[in-house]
Amino acid sequence: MTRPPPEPAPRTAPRRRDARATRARLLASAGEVFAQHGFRDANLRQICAHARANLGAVRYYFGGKQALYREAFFAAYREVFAGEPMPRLADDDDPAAALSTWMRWFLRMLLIRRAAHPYLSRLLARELAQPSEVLDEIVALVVAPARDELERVVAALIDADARSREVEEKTHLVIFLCLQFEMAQPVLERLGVPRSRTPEAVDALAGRLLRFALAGLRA
Amino acid sequence: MTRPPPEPAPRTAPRRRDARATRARLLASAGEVFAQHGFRDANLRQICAHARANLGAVRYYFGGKQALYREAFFAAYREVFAGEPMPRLADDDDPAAALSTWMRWFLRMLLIRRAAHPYLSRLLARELAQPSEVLDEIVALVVAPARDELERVVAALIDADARSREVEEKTHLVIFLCLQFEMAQPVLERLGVPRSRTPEAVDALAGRLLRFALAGLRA
DNA sequence: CCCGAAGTCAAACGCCCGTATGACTCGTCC
DNA sequence: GGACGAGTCATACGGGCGTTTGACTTCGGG
Repeated sequence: MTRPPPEPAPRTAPRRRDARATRARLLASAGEVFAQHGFRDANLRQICAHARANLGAVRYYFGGKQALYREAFFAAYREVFAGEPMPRLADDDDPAAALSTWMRWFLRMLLIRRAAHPYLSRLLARELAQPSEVLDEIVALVVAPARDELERVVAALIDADARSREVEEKTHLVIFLCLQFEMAQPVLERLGVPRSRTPEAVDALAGRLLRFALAGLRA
Repeated sequence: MTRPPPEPAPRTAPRRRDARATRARLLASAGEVFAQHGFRDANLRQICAHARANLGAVRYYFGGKQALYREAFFAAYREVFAGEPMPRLADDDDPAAALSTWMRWFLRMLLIRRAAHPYLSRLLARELAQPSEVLDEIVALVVAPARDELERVVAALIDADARSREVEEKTHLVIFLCLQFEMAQPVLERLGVPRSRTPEAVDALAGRLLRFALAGLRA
């Protein structure tokens, strides 16, 4: 029914009718529009127009609006995280240094790399407000592994069993300590809090958060 | 055009055609349905049916869907916070005790009183994902005053100017440390984190968060 | 050169839903 | 008890949008 993603490598020179390119444009446009307006308010005509594709292309390539949304979400996610995968922490000797590494990486993802994909975060915020099946996959694919990784660091830091309630809770505190800058941005904006955008500012912010988190964890 | 809220006190015995009651039912139903489906996906026919009111009643009482949404949001907000207003903190001598009071109150609002209005939090989450004019009002009306109040406590706690960058940032950290249990609930749920529901559990949680926050603030 | 498949396109179908309308039915007051 | 206004109701209008269809165009291979 729906066309599968075309062959990975184009054998010939770019064709005038390039299915791969059309599909990609559609995906990019969809990510943008869905992020801006939400699933329901986004309309396919706009997405297609912006992608210089015909309305029918959605059905042809993806099968429908819902499927397009899902693909767009994962495509955006992949592009953002593929460039800089989560650092492995267990190898690191010093738990405090490991925590620092993780937090800096996470904040960099949230605050800087989003410039490359300004809509991934908004897609996520929308999923939080109205979870669809996509959120299940995202949590299982991204959040849970990150949590598990960080959990080991926290356990080492406070010298407790990685499976204990305390470690679990404190791990989540650290994650959301960072994540708030993403999730609560509309509120922070209205409170007049400027967003750190430059690598230097983000690094400084990470440093302050790290101090806060370290003290809290050890308390 | 739209009927104003009826007289505060009903002079006579409840009438068979009771405008006040109809309006209230509509408001309650709207809050529920908007929270469950979001502004766009909620439909007036469903809201009206659930409120045992006619479709035309929406226009009659509120003027339209958007206006109904706004009214429903504020009605829910008022009901949740009216019962237990934010504690005044400046009066308290010990900053640590003041922080404790504030955090306990805040968490109680988020985790317990929401049982009375299970949909206020979801309405808020939706506003975060897709801010409308309503979010401006909510921030100005609720979040900003709470922030200002807490800011004084934090300033006293770390012995700094209440208007300094440091105080501002740390205040936000504390707020969102609590707020995450509200905002990130869909994620926490999928991670298998149970929600504290009983007053005792919430109090215990508040205690742990307080330890974390105090240590972090003083770091 | 032709044929079939892959891709594109315009047009239309059909549904959902917010809004609008006008008639009907109560309660109340003169 | 008649009339007026508040409240209720069924019905219809109109637009937006996802989906579907079928014909047209381009390309590669026999």
